[in-house]
Amino acid sequence: MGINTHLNSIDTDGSTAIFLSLERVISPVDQSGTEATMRKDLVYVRARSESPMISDGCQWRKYGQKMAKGNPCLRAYYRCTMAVCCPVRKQVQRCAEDRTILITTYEGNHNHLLPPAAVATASKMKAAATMLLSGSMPSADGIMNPNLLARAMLPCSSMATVSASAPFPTVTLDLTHSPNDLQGQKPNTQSPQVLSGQAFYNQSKFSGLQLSQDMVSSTQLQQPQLADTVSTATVAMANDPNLTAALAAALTSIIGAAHPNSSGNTPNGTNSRH
DNA sequence: CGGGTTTGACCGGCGC
DNA sequence: GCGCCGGTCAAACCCG
Repeated sequence: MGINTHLNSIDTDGSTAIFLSLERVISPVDQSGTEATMRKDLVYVRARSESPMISDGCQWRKYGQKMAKGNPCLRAYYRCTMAVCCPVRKQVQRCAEDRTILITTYEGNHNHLLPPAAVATASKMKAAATMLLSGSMPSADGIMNPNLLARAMLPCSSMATVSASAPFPTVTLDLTHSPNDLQGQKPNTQSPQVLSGQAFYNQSKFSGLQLSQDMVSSTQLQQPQLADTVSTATVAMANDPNLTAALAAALTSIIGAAHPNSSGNTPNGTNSRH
């Protein structure tokens, strides 16, 4: 059992498209209270990038690579090295059909503070997911202007568009022109992502739970607009607060246990061991 | 010299 | 039970 949703964004320099597909995998025995060891948070990020690995602000150490069956491209395995006992791992593999697409799979929750850049990346994903879950995907006619909502919900991005194109609804974040651009041209060493991340950094002061509730409430507020959303699956997901909360919690896992103590009651509790 | 990468071996899960 | 496959380990190697 599990949930998943998909997002799409144009990354910082406008040359990298990021598609976020988030899935929470919950084994049947989770309900018995052993979820700390049984539940897996998986976050799939598809990024169109020529670099070997998308930069998410975290530090990773490669510990292996494999040739996966059915894909001529090597799959690389990375561990988070920002904390000694950080359980987060990620797999990086290029898409077999389009090798410019980088498929990154994150697993687990960070049990340490994340740098602003990492928080920024996660925040943008979260914001996009909020938009997606809010049911703002347009119908063919468009009950409301989804882009308007998108901009309202993503004040840090100058442009956000919502698409219901097949195979799944997507949220497109054009982060090319961050409001922080007012600060002038950015040096090569600092991407717009980092700058917007600083704007988001205060958000990391929220616990994961608070973030989750944030998403749930915003989702519920928007639900009357869902009547003829093109994706019935998405509607079902958005209509289910539990699923939404699960998704929100999974998303916040990207943000990480930026505050492990305050998020000690995070749904998965994977950081309870350390 | 320390930290990261490479690469072959090993292990466990799963399907037949 | 056996083989396949994905994931991980660890020694060797590389690099700053």
